[in-house]
Amino acid sequence: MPRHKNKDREDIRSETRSLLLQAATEEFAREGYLGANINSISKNAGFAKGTIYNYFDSKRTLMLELIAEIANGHMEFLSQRVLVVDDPAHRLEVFFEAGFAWVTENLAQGLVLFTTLNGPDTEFKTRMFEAYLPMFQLVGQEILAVGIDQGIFRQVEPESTAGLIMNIYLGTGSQVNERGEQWFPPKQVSDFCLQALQA
Amino acid sequence: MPRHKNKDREDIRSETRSLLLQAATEEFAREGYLGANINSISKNAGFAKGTIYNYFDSKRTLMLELIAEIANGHMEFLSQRVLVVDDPAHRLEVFFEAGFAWVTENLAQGLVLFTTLNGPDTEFKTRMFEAYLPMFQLVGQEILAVGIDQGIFRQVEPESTAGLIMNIYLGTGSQVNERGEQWFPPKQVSDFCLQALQA
Amino acid sequence: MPRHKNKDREDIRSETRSLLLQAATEEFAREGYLGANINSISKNAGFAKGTIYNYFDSKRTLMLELIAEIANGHMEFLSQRVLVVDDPAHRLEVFFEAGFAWVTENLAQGLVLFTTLNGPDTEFKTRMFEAYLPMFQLVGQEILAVGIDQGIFRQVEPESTAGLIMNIYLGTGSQVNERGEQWFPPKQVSDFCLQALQA
Amino acid sequence: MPRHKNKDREDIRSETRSLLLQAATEEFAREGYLGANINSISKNAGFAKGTIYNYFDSKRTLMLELIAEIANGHMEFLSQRVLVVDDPAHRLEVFFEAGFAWVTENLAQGLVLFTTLNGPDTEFKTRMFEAYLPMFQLVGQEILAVGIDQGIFRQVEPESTAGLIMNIYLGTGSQVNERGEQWFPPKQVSDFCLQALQA
DNA sequence: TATGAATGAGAGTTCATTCAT
DNA sequence: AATGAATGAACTCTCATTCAT
Repeated sequence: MPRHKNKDREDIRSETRSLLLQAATEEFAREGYLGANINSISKNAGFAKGTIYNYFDSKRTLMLELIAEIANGHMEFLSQRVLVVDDPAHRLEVFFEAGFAWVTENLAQGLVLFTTLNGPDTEFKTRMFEAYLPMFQLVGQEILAVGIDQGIFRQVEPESTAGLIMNIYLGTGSQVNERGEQWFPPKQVSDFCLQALQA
Repeated sequence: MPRHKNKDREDIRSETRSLLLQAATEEFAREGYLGANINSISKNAGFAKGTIYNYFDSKRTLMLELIAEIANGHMEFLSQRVLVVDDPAHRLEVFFEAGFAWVTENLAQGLVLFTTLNGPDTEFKTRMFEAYLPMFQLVGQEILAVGIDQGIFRQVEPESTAGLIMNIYLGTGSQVNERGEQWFPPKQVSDFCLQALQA
Repeated sequence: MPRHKNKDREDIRSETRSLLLQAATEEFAREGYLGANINSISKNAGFAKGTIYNYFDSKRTLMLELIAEIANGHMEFLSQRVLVVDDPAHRLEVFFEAGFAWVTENLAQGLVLFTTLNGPDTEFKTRMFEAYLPMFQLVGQEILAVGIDQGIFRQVEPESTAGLIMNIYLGTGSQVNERGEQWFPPKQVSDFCLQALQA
Repeated sequence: MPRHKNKDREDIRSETRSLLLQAATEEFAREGYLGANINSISKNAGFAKGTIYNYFDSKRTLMLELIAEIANGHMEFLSQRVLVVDDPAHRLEVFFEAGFAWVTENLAQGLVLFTTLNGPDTEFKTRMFEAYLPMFQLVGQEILAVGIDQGIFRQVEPESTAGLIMNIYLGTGSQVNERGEQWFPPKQVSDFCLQALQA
């Protein structure tokens, strides 16, 4: 029978978990899932090697929780920026602009995202894909469907075209060097897409 | 030492090497580089585990040689099909069509390609990228530059646009299930690009 | 500092210690000493994992204290029932009857007893053996010696025969399933022994 | 395609396996299953720690194979000595005599047997019990049933009495010090049983 | 007194690589 | 050239124990 739930205790747990997830992100980004060393993660987060197992059941579940974390943050980042503008063409521009910015600002998370989506582990791939469904819908419904409705875009099939655009985003966005500099300017990519979509 | 005896030796070596590379392709495709088991590769190729070390110095060099093998075959496959047609727009269509066909016909090689290009190992990534430079040039010079010259395509910057199109190819082409069925029809992708490029 | 306050403290300590010992018995019975998890014991007793270290110095001393606890309870149970009858043959019957009953009623304690006596840890084995010396003496002096004196039993050597009978008790008594059902009826075992001992 | 099965290779495997099993027996006897260190086993057998995994899939399967090994050797040892005499009473004497001798000569195997039969691991216990069924049958059919038939033994129920005698054997036989010296002389135990069984 | 976050030694297991045959 | 027994570094994970609160 615990005396009473200590608020501080919860704060500590949440802080530690956060530090561990951050270190995990960097380790997974640098080494990949299989190459990542669980002990290093804990050490790099400033803890002893065993500590990480007080927070995650296994390396695998750590990765799965990280996937959710990344997808949620990414989606929140993008939708907040995309939905505040009205014009669908502009939305697409913002989508790429903000999307590329997210990669630059969250380099390690981006690398985990890209390697996982293309990696051999099907469970991770599936989870990542599922976690990104909201973003597919954002593109398909809040950008393409609206634009088609307004006659700004051609009459393309919104769903598969959303897939195509997501694909282009994930493919081009992943072309970053270790300092976060993109190989493609977002404007070039969004222009390319807008050109392809214009009515 | 009769000459033909040596010839047989070479044939056998070459045949064995080929079998090992094929088994390696499947193992790397299924498990990724780090997850791949060298002993399994040798066993699956029909040899004892030690045998692979008579042909490759290490797991790493095996992978590096495989990268070259894949890129060469891929490039040969595409250029043979692309260059026999004349019209640049048609060439782009054939590029995607043949490109997707190659993935379906060489599924394991394709998976190795995609995971390596997005994987965490920078040496592999660099090697793969270098090995694919000819293909970038094929798109930039034999398709885009020609089309711009003929006034069929807009005045885009051929090099970076080639990068964009390669990116789209590698991104969409990698969306295959385990039976080799693509998620995007090549026509949809090439149409999208042509639309974006049209003068 | 009022006295009754201290009294409460002691009661609470004693109660907690008892709960911990009980949980320990079940854990050790199920998993064996090495397989037992100290944290689980504390948790199953209704406390946090650190609590157990306020009562026992280590896993090892916990086990040692448990051994004494079991032996004392067991001995008390048996001697109370054996010594109230007079006839030595009857005493032997009661010894087995009560002995088997104790196992059924104290299943977890019984399992700890049996696994410890046969386990690899010599310190535990020695302690357990020493703690059971009174029971050897009960059999040797209060049953066998008396019976030989009265001419009811053959002229066997009381000490080693007591060892033999204790051995038979511990061997047959340990044959219980998880619901506490014995494989041998106590009567069969005591009859066997009486037959062997009859003058 | 292996050239041809090398006789030497098989010999080496068999020899190594044997050395590993012997070292395992000693380790399990000294430390118990959970306390046993797989690396130590391999080292004590004269190999590197990884070697044992070329012969056994896991610590658990190593133990399971050892159980079978022990039971078979034990049964062979006993039946060879018991069945060459005719008189059932004599057979029982020989059973205990040879049984105790086996323990002395195979001390480590004996300890594994006794700790396993009384240990907390139900899979091991079950396997061991099953592996010893032939010995139960030896006692029940080749000793008790024959003796009852010939009117030498009382009309006891052969099966459960065989269980009782096996129990007495396993209980008393396990009382050995580290030099293999028994606490009970086999004659005392067999006499006790014969007395109990006499018609 | 009770708590539970943190520790780190140590376990079982994997597998790339070596090398005698 | 091919084999497969042997190696040992390195990994994931467990858990008895400590200690600040």
